[in-house]
Amino acid sequence: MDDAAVERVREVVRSIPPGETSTYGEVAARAGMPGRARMVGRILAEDGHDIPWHRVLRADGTCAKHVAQEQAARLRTEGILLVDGRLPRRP
DNA sequence: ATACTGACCACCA
DNA sequence: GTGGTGGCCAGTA
Repeated sequence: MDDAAVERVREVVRSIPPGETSTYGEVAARAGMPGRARMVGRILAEDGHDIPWHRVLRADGTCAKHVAQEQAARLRTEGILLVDGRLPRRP
């Protein structure tokens, strides 16, 4: 895969402000690869770096299964409260 | 090369 | 609300 693309994805994730969230598809689009949401997921999985990966949720507002607990905890730290395992509606 | 899998998504029934 | 289908791309066997 393209390292530059990976860097762009990391940059996009880093640019998500505290207290805000985004989605895999959104990150992919902002990184210049619309429709590559899966790639974003794989990158975050591989990363484990100093990027706020916990601010990235699924399109339906739920957390990825493997990290749901950790993610919910981190989000709670930033003032984001998940209701029944999902992010409340945001118009 | 094929086949399966996965931090995904949109669409339709 | 749920569940199936097709598309997506990269890694692994």
